[in-house]
Amino acid sequence: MKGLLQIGELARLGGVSVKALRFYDDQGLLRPEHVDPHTGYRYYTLEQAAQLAIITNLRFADFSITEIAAILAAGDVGPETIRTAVEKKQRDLKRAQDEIAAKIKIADILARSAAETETPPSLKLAPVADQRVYALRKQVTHPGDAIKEMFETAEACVADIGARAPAAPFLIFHTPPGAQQELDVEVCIPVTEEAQSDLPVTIIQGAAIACSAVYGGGYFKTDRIFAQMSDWMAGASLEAAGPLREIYHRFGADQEDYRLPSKMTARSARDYLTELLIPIRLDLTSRENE
Amino acid sequence: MKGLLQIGELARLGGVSVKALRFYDDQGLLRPEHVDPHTGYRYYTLEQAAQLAIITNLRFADFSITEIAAILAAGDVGPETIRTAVEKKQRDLKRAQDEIAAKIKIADILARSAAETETPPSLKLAPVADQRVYALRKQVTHPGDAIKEMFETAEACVADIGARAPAAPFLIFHTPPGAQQELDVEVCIPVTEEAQSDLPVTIIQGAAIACSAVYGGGYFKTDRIFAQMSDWMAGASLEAAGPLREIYHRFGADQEDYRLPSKMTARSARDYLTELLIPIRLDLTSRENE
DNA sequence: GTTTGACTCTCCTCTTAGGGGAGACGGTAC
DNA sequence: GTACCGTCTCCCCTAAGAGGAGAGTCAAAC
Repeated sequence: MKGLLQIGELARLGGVSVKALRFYDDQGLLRPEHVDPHTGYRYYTLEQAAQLAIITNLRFADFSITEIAAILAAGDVGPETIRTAVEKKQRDLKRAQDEIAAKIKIADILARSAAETETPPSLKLAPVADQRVYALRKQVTHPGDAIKEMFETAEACVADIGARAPAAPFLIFHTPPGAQQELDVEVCIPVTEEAQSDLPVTIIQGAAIACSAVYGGGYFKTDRIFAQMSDWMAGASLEAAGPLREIYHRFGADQEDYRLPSKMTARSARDYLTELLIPIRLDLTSRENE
Repeated sequence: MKGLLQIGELARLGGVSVKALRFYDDQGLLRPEHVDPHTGYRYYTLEQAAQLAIITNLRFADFSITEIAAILAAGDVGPETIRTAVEKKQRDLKRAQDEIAAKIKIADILARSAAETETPPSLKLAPVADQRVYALRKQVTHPGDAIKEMFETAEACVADIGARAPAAPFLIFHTPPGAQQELDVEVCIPVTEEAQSDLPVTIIQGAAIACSAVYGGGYFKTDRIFAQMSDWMAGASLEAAGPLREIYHRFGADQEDYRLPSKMTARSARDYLTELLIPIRLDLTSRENE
């Protein structure tokens, strides 16, 4: 046992903890050259200190233990292997960085919103996924009836081929509501993946971030809620990045015949459950305006 | 139970999983308004959907569950509370971003190094902490003897007041080694925190990142190892950000009398354990030169 | 020879924010 | 009656060790 290192010595040398070395032994990542069969003491060689350096380098660049084990287990660690692995990891890291940047922007919005309004708004900030729907778009003058009719038509059409996906139907206002002339609206019924051959399927683009509010009761509230949301967005100096959406989580019992999960239909307007959603533009909202 | 929401409905509405809602209940973060004593079913109100929005907003900005609980438990959630918390979180996030940037740079170095050299070098890349030492600096012409004498003097001086910290002593080369004229060297003996009143204490600045190599055997190898490290750094287009350090993890038995842990002394030069360390400048090593 | 102090061993629990699944009920629709 | 979906509780799992308990080992000091 001339030049062998005890675990604590190797730990100091390599700048890792003793616990970590025992863990690496456990995981097969760095087995000590010699283990005293009587005492269980681990003894390492200098080459293993070099091996440990490789491990800590990769750990430092955020490789997981299993990834490192996979790289090292490949026997001869060619530079190609390492380089491709490292480059992939670098891309992952950059993505993580972007995600943090998004979080910072969210925090920015929250801070500004808190500074602005007295009561914290019950608005939800969240990304919105793309959605596969059957869409029907039209200019309407008498919203209430026309839209109801469009929904009935569309639901019937989707129900006919049994392609209804279990998500809430929604309405896109291509014209901002409140304008008293005719409205450009689009009725969207979520459909399953298999539907695309039998039906014209539209993909509604999601958003990196959107704000939304859920409210109960009749649809007459829409305008008021929308006004509140607009105020709030202006206060937080946010811009819409797309048209308003109205999502019908629980709606009129008059559409009960279309095989919808019972959770989606309500007995009376009091039980309606509606969500208003506005995509938000993120790029401009950094911190240069502070 | 008119407008109450079942757990799955609230989950869809809030864009979270049922598991998460049960977990929030468990943690006291969002208790359902009503729990059926017979079935255990949870029922939520619309105000709780709003509360959930606050929670998901904070979660999205990377607040932990306990942090959110602390904020919400404060009773009236004033905008001040939220704003300061969010701003602190934002600083944390920026720090996390910087850390990832450092990792990306490390990965960059690893990739370039792998591309350059055939065998991956057993060099360790790691940050170096600041260190509190008793230092002795001098120009020397006969390195071997003079340095040994300096170490003996310094160790004796530190040992006298019992301020020796359990870390390896090291030598800083203010003149690069290999230059044959006189060397400007600084002998550093780590001291404990309490030492500062009795001894002139120097703080040796660490580095955000340094590369180092550990080798065994006599000191005559220093020049060769240093040359290898320099080559490697040139190959990875890295620059030194400070003077070379030679760290004596296990060294001559002739200094045995200074109450050092036995791990630090060796019987013969064969057992010496030395580390060569060069701080690295990071700023220039981005990816614009690819 | 003994004692002390430093070092090491194994084994256990703990960390985050839920995910996955098992087995058992509840509620509604056919 | 039965099929299906939603919900319940309970248990185990994650990554990379950290922290600690209790016991054995090693070298030096008395």
